[in-house]
Amino acid sequence: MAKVPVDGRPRPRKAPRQARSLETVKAIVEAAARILEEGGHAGLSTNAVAERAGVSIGSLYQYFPNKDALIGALIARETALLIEDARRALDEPSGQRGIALLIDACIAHQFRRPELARLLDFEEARLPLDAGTLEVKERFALIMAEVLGRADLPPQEDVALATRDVVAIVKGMVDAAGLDRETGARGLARRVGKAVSGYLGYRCAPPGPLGDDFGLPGSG
Amino acid sequence: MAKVPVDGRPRPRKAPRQARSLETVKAIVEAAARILEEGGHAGLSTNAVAERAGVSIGSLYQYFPNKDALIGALIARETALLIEDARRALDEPSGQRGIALLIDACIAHQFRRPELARLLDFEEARLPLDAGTLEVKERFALIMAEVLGRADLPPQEDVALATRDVVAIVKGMVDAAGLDRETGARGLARRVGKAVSGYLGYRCAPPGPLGDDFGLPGSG
Amino acid sequence: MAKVPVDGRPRPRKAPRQARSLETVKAIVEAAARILEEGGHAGLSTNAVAERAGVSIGSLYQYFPNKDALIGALIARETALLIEDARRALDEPSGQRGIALLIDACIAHQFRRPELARLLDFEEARLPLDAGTLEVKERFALIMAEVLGRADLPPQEDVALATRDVVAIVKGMVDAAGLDRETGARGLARRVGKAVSGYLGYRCAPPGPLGDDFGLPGSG
Amino acid sequence: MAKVPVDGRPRPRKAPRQARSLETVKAIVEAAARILEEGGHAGLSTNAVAERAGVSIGSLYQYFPNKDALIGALIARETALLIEDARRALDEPSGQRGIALLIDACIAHQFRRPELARLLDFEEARLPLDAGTLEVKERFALIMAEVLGRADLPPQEDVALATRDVVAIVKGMVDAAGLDRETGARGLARRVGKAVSGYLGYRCAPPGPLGDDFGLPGSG
DNA sequence: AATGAATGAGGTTTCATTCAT
DNA sequence: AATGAATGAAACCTCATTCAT
Repeated sequence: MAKVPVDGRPRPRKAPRQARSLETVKAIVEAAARILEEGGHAGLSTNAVAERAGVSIGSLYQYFPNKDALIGALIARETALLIEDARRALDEPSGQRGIALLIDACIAHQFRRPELARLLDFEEARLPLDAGTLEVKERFALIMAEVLGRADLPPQEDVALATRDVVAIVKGMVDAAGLDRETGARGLARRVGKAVSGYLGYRCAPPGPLGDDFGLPGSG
Repeated sequence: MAKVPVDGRPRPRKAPRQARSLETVKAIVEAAARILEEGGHAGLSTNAVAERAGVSIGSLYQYFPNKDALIGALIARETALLIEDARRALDEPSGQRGIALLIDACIAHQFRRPELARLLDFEEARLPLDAGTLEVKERFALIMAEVLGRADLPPQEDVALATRDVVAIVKGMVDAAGLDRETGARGLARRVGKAVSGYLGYRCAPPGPLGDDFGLPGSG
Repeated sequence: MAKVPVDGRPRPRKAPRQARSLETVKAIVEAAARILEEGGHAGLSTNAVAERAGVSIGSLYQYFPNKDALIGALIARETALLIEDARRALDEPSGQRGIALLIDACIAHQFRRPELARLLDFEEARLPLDAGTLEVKERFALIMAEVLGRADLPPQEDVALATRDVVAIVKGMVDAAGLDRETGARGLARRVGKAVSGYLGYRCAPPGPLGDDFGLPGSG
Repeated sequence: MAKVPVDGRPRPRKAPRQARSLETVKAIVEAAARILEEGGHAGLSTNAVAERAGVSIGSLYQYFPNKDALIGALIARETALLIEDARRALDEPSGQRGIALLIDACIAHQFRRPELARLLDFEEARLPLDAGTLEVKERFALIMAEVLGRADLPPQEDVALATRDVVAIVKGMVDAAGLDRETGARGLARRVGKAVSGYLGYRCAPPGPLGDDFGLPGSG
């Protein structure tokens, strides 16, 4: 009966041991996602989440020490998919195509569940920068920095700064597209590519990395 | 707690006719700004605003029908300055220099009161898109669209889309800079310029429109 | 609009300015007393107190930052009466009669509202020793110490220790009497006097200071 | 949360017949003691006790019908030691030395685990006077009454009353000493002796029954 | 016998808003 | 016009207890 350390971090306070627990946790996180998508921040109360998940409020607090921890778990769940996609850029020797893959990953991330992604951006900015989220951001930044160092890309003065800027460009454009309910991933990818390549100082290939809309990871 | 129905226009319920009233309104709005800067969203309660403004909570509700209207007024106040700056781009016949002026205006807007600008972005996205804010956005978009049509810029397929993209690029990068507490307006302007010119399809003049940091409007 | 410092101490968070407020505060504190008397610790919820006081829960929290502050205020109110009575011992030049007066004050304190006094003893011990209560205890100890120094009493090695012991004897016996619903103040005073005088090392006058039951302050 | 009706005898719902069960019960009770000592009343939740005892919450409820029964068992366990010590006073023909032994027993009881003893006093007063605890109190009172009847002590008008008073004196002083973290059993015993002998009407032997600190039962 | 996931009543507290003065 | 005391819905969260496994 090792006591799970509850250190205020938004991590599950109790590691679910049984299959039932795991389902409960998943149901809670998904319920939070749905409520956020349908009702925005205003509707996201812990009671509403529990009810929507079909569990008691007590169960929610058995797995999440507080509301922020729940939101943190949701952010982690969503971002994990982004990271998984982004990782492919590391297998790509070309810097330009690596950038394109990263952009595609971000777009796929945003288009998977646009409203959710948009609202979670807010929560991410509002939440105390917890270890888990920071780590994820760091991992994405590391991937980006690695790609920016490829030989076919113009060398950047300050790689960390360039990383932040490129992430900001992509996120800014993709979020705006999400807000406007834009649905064409391909066109968006091309436009983001123009801005990023302009920033980095190279001419990007006009039609995008693969030339069709199906190359976007997660767009199926 | 009967919620007053917000009819879509959360504007001051009473146009302040007298000088004293005007001062009160200004005091309230500025108090909200200060509280937001110092305590973040969490600290921004109507009672706190009234106290900080040196008026009673009753007086606050005499001028603003509800909290959102107050926040709306603050957003409007801040954005008015941005618009004012942005307008100068219209007097500039060169499209490239017009773009540079718009970028400068956004950066100046963000750097005037960085924390406030950053937090108001949140409120803007959260608030029901009220008439006032929409109008302001529209005005900025109109200016941008006008500038994008200048002869020295590559013609854009969809001007509205380009406008949204450019705004998103600028806002995304500037916000990220604000989050990282970056303070050098000149360097930021140059980097944003690279991304925007890349997006629009032209080579920007390397050192920026004026060549020194003092050309930024509002930076004095 | 000077901001009342809310420092976590169990003090009213807002000094009542109007007559109405004062009544509200008094009603809340008295409601807490009644609930404690009738239902014990278990019944003492803030909602119950507010309802019993005939005010909203919001009003309760306008004057008390939290539940403990409310309990603290009740303790302070009750103890103030004790101190007032105890002060009379200072006007009494004889140490033995001074002790008798102090004992009488304690008994009167306990008998005024026996159940309340008994339960507040618990709360006092449970509460974080706040400044207000400590001060009151200190004042009582000072009075006791002063009286213990009178010339007609045997000199005590350690006055602070003797003070604590005498207070403990009196409180212990009086509380036990309260628990057993003893009602005769006179007999109790005589028995406590025997223990205290034995502790201090003198023979007490058999019939008590005044010889009848009406001499007890607050027993009317 | 259907509350199990407490029929006045919150005793273990199941008498542990096997050695293993007995150990479990002991572990649970000791866990409660430790938690009380370390975290006070606030930390004493049934889940915490079960975890600390290394058993499941379900097992806890197999042996104790509710929380109060568990606390009752802890009180009984602690008080049993006191009674055992106190019994020695019966073997002592001298009333004065008997009283001294009883005082020593109380002090030893308090000093064994001071914080626990102090906190259990609270629980004892809060709990519905259950059969078990009442019985213990009664047994102690019987011993005290028996000793008070010895020939070398002044005859008491009302032995029951004197018993309650003496217990109250001892308990009051010893608790206060515990609160102040006093550690010298010998000095305390002497001071309590003065108060008790004063109350009962005899001069106590100055240095205490045995003249050294090691004579206190249970102080080893 | 034991487990531990689940329950849910009820606790404390906040804060946008109203309205008597 | 202004005040500020009062309101109360609703938020977050705890913990004693149950019961399917």
